[in-house]
This record gives sequence, structure tokens and C-alpha cells, in this order.
Amino acid sequence: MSSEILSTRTRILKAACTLLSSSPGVSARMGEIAKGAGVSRQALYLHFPNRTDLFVAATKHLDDEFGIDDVLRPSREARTGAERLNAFIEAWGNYIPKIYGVAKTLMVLQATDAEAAAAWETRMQDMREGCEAAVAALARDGDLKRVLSKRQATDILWTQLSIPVWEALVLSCKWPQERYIAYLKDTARQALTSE
Amino acid sequence: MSSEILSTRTRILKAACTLLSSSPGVSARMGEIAKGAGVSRQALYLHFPNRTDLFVAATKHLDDEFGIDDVLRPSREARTGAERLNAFIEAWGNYIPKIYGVAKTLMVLQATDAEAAAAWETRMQDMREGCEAAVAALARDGDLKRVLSKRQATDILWTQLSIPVWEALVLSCKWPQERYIAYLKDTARQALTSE
DNA sequence: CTGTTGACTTGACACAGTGTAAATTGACAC
DNA sequence: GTGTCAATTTACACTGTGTCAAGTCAACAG
Repeated sequence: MSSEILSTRTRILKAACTLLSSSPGVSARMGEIAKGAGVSRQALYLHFPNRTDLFVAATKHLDDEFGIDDVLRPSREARTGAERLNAFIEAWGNYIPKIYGVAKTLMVLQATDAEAAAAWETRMQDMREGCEAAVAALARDGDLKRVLSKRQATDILWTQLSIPVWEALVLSCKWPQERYIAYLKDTARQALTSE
Repeated sequence: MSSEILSTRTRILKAACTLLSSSPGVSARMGEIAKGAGVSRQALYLHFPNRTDLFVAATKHLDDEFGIDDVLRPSREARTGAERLNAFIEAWGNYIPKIYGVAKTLMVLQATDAEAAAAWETRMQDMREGCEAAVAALARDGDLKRVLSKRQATDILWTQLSIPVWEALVLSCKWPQERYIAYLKDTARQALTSE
């Protein structure tokens, strides 16, 4: 097994993740990451062409580590639309705090770096597909509010599940994670479903 | 009148605002702002101790220019809680696009610069007071949902009125500004009032 | 007319951080 | 041994912020 000796690449990614989650947004310097991984700063450039690419790779690394597919399975396997909606909110909403450090950095980088922007865009698009699927399931069951197009319903769900909303409620307003999840489920039901 | 010759300080602030709103987030360099204002880069440091302070001053400049007090007057003068809620949403929601360029920059800076973070925090706290007042008016009229504390209701309204939510719906999802406003009014009523 | 003051300019520089390049070491495979 | 690969060290170019010192220029006071 590769459990004992991690490849340098992996050590770098782990160091980056650790550093970023301990102080989200305050984007870590290449030098600090190198120190954290126990390699020289230049060694980083042997594995990643630049800083942005390293951070993008770090998010993918986290997805692998946490097994995002497994996390989302309950949502995919839900029978009713309402179940699917709740399962997706729970899965993604509880996934956010795990990736927040790295995600925040990418969000910040996005403002000045086109490549980071593209990576983040893709990532948010993936999340949107989950929203789309939940909305489609609701529509199939005839539970979607009549005044809402699927498109609009997806927009709303996607916005509510965005990281800044989590940031506002959990970090700024100090809501416990469970209340955040409960609130989202409630809001989504109220905003999207007839009933 | 001072309409003809603007002070250098004002010219710098105007140049910064123009630059920032034409490309939000891609934070303008000191050199570019100087060029925009028609002064040397060093002249900027005669008026502002550093980049962050310049941007903070730029937001205050915009508040003066647009007369934020006037903008918020209808909300303060509303009679019923429901009216106040709607007036506040309309005022702030329509104010966001005007300040977005500068605000976005400050939001981005906030991640790496403690001073920018403090300035932004204060600003968001001011906005929160408007939310608080609207919630208080609802409570006074007995229109606030019984399950919600004032605190929680304020948290929710404040989150929904945050700039990232506007960003998601209007910029990412391409909602027209009017639909964004209508949606917010609707959501807020549904989420906060007992109706 | 002279001297002073304030606002601005010019040019140089220190510093931090990213990214590049070249020469070197150490380990391992064949 | 020789070649190769990963990583190291050292050096450097480049960008952007912020500082410093000296000089210009106009207005204004006496």
C-alpha cells in the first residue's frame, strides 16, 4: 500500500489543504506550502505549473479524499423529488465546511485570475447539476410551484446553496451547522414546492 | 461652485471608482488609478496612506455621491412593518449594482487584508441595522413569524440581501434587476411574516 | 522682489512574492 | 559504471506596493 510513503505531489497537496483550511482566504504563499510539505519552494513547480493550478488540484484532491460521489449517492438514489431535494441539501450543505478553506481561496483568486475563475465556474456548474436534478425530480412528481420555470427554480436553489450563503449564516451569524441545514431545507421547500 | 475644478483627492477617488466599476474585482493597480486621475503614482500616497485606505475612501465617496441617506429615507418613513421591509429591500437591492465595482474589490481584499476586512465588516453591520429595523417593525405589528426570534429573522434578511446573493442571481443567472427585487420581496415576506 | 509654503513630480530604491533557469546531488535501474 | 529521474540550491527577472529625497512650480506674504 502507498499508505506509508506519500508521493511528494500528495504531500504538497495535503500541506496546501492544511494551510488553507487553517486560515481560509489568506491565500498561502508558495514558500509556506513548500515548508509545510517539507520540500523546497522550487519543487512545487515540478508538480504544478503555477499557484492557481496547485489550488485547483487541491480541490480535486479533497473531492477524492472525501469521496464526493459517495457523499452525493443518497441524493441520486432518492425516490421522490422532495426526498432528493432534502438529500442534496444535506449532502452539499455538510460538504461545504470540509472544503471551505480551499474553496474560499479559489473564490478569492477567481477575482484576479482567469484560470481560477474558469476552474471555479466549472465547479459551481457541477453543483448546479445537482440542483437541476433535484428540481427535475420535483417537477416530475408535480411538486414544483406552477409559477416557477425549472430554470428559475434551479437558479434559486443554486444561489441558496452557494458558499457565501453558508459563510453568512454559519460564520458571520454563528448559526450551528444543523440549524443552517434545517433552514435550507425549510426555505427550499417553501420556495420551490407547491403546498 | 466647485463644479469646475475638482480637488486632486476627488479626482483620484473618481478615477478609482470608474476603474473598479468597469472591471469589478480585478483590483486596479495604484499606477492605473494615478493615470486615470492624471497624477503621478506617488501623489496617491499624499492623499491616502495605502491602497486599502484609498478603496475604503472610495466607498464613502460613492455613498456621498449617491446620497445613501436619501436612498434609505422611504424605508425609514414607512408606516407598517411590511411596507418598511419592502422599501428597504427595494432601496438596498437597487443600491447594490451602483456600488458593486468598489464593493467587490473590498470583498476580495478582505480575504488578505485585515484593514479591508474591518472596513467591510463595519459596512455590512450598517446594512444589518436596516434589516434589524425592518424586522423590529414587523414584530411591532405582530407580523413576524412566531417561530423566529428577531435575531434569526435579521440573520436571514441580512443574508438574502448580501451582495453575493445579488451576484449569483443577477450576474451569474442573468436575472433582470427587477426580477431580483421582486424575488427578494417575495422570499422575505414568505420567510419572515406570519401572513 | 524675495522668501516661504504646499502640492505635485521625478527618479531611485527596498521589499515581497511569483515564476524561470542552470548546475548539482543522490538514488535507483539496468 | 552509466543513464535517468526527482529534488535541491542558487541565482535571477519581473511585478506591484510603499518609502525617500530632491526638485519644480504657483500662490501668496512681507
